[in-house]
Amino acid sequence: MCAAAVQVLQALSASSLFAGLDPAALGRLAGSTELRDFSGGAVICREGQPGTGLHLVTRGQVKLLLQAGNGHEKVFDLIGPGACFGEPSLYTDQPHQITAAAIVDTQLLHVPRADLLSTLQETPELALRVIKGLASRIYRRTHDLKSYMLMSGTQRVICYLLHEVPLEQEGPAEVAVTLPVRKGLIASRLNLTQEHFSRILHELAATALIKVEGQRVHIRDLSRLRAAAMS
Amino acid sequence: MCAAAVQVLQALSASSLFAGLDPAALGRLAGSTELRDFSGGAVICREGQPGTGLHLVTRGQVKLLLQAGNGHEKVFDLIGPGACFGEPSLYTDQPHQITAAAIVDTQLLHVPRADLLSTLQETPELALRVIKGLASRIYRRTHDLKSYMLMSGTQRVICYLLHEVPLEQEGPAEVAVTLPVRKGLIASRLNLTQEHFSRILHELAATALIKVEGQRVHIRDLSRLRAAAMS
DNA sequence: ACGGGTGTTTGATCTTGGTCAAGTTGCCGG
DNA sequence: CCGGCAACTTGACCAAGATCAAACACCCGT
Repeated sequence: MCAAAVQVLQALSASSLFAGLDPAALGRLAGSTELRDFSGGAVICREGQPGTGLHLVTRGQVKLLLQAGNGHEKVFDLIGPGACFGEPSLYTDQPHQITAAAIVDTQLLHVPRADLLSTLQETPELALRVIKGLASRIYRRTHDLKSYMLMSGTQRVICYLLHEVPLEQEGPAEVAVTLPVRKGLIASRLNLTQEHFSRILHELAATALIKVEGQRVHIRDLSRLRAAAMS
Repeated sequence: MCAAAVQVLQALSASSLFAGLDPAALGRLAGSTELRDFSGGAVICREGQPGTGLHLVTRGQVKLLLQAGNGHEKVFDLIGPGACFGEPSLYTDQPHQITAAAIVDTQLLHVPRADLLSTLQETPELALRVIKGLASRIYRRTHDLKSYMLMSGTQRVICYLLHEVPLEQEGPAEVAVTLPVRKGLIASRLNLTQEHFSRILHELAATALIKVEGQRVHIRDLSRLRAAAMS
């Protein structure tokens, strides 16, 4: 077995979707799965194209974009290692709704559609995991919808910062979070302009809730910030 | 077999999710499924509660609501006979994200969670259908997200009207659509206030694209309306 | 026909957030 | 050390849509 195949098998086993699956099924999938590399800025798939398979990020950062008739586009989601994207088009016969592009140099796994679907039918365990995965995707989208429908820009920013806090030390004291990508992309993800995002950050800093140092945001008081999300 | 049981079996078979499924599995599900009636305005399930089972609308109209900290709430989706809701909470361990309420007198089927999950594992065909159903739910949500993120109010209204046009006669001539629920609910569904929705309708009528007669909206020229959605 | 409640329209005004334009900052390659 | 470019910030202005208030229309039961 060549190095690449070993790498693929390892990568699959490391993902929450495939980890611990029946080795035979996993082996079959690994056989047709390929590693793909994209350099920063490269388009991975485009809105309107049919879905060729499952994409799973192993390294790097990917942005999912929605595009309007006029050139406008918005970052609809930002995803990092361990997450996958573009599955909906695998399970319905509709084309991709979104365009995906690498933000930085990125490596991903591509599991071809046909192999995935056939393994799915033979492996109830995998089917269940796919169902769970899709259901939590709906949770995520619904949460986004909720924040666009009834939260203000400031609330969305606070909510975003709170989600970025690492699970560990949520203690009383100061916490620091590092923004995973440049601010313009986060702004777009939150359905804000870069300018407005910048103003909100400064407004929060003005009330001493946070302190901004480039890509690093220090949260002065977690519980006070949580409270601020409510108003 | 009593009348109610026959009714349940018929209703399940009529739904796209369960139609034509293995009769043994279907019979087992039918055994634990119950019909539930709600009068207009009654709450069916509430945000934060655990999901007890699958809800499938057989008659009536249901609104799904998202609620903000302050009393504000928005109609997040409107669903009619044949559609189901609240599944995501069945497949993850998270509670409902949404509150559901009957708009008019409504009848629905309730398939208990445990029975559904066990049938799912024994019936690959059902698992596949659930996957397809969830995937198209994601399509729907993504479409909503897209319209909130990069379409104007007017565009959303036009888009909504076009979706309501019955599939038949999309011919060149005039088409009429009947709004399924009162305007305030549709406005909220489109993330607009009732007032703004009303104004948009009049603005469209002013340019002779549509004519409004109470719950009935006449589209003067389908292709011209489609074109108007682009600007 | 009448009264009342709900749903819809209209008008005046205000707020949030977007747009445009001009700086800053900061980083990288020569 | 110095361009030069990209990201970010700041300010002045604008516009879409929200809010508040009042009038209007419609349906339904007595």
